[in-house]
Amino acid sequence: MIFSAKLDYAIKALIELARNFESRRLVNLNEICDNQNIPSQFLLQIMSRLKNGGIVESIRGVSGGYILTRYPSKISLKDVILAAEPSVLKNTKQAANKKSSSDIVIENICNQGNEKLIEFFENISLEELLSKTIEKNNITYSI
Amino acid sequence: MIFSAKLDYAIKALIELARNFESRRLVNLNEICDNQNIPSQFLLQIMSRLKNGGIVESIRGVSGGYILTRYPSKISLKDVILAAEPSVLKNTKQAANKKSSSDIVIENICNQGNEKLIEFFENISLEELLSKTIEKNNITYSI
DNA sequence: CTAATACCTTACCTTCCTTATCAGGTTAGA
DNA sequence: TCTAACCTGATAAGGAAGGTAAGGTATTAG
Repeated sequence: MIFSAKLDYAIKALIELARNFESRRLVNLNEICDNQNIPSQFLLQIMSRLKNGGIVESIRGVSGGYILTRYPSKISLKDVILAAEPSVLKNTKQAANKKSSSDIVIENICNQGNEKLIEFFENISLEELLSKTIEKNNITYSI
Repeated sequence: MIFSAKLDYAIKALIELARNFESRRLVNLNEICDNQNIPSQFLLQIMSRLKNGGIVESIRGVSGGYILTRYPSKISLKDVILAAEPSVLKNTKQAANKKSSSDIVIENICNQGNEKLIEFFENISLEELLSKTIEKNNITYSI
């Protein structure tokens, strides 16, 4: 299991927003892209999904930007995945219109696997991710 | 999470072999493909992986075929996945040669997610899958 | 020893998804 | 009214997944 670029970028962008949430500062797209090394036009599309998913709010115009809609502790990785790339956690397969018994068994396994992942991602918050990046930075710079 | 066709076919083929394991009967490719509706040339490649992974044994020549190398109860879904499509359970990403702190945090999350999946798949045996398909068949035919 | 059967291997093709990029549009502050 | 910044839809380019083809090797029947 590897996160797609889309999901990877979404998480990085949200870490940036989480970092600036305490001061309620709007962060604009280019700032995020510069800090996290993300192609801006691509992130734009991703931010649109995060907005539709109710995770970020966007303000247009000069001095506009993005901000989280709620505390980083209230945003789980599950929320992020469902907004940015719902297919990761869904079993959207409906191969034949006539499912065999093995089709059904396999489908059930997939669903159970998804449940495990959802459960796992549900318990990871943006706050936690942010605090871990800060730790990592400290370690890096304190050599 | 959806299993790829490769993995789907691998599991179906192994269910067929599990069904015939008690009688130690060799099952040939076309029989599997007919029963499970799988393109034969494609399954051939998959069987080759399963063979290299030590899950099946192949016998060439007239009246040849495939057979499991051990009891269906001793083959886990994790074994199957590692043989047929190892990438599913591995975090092979090594994007930049210079990883940022968020790269590392995300990588760790992926690894932990993989652990959860491995743990889950490790506890599902071919025997279990076979018994469930039989149950399903019974339900289907007993209407 | 020859023919038939069935597995083996590599290479190739085609289609679709992901990852972008582009262009034109809308909103809002100075 | 000009400019910064978000919005939206269309359009490439690349690679991976699913599937096909062709030639090869091993085993057994006769």
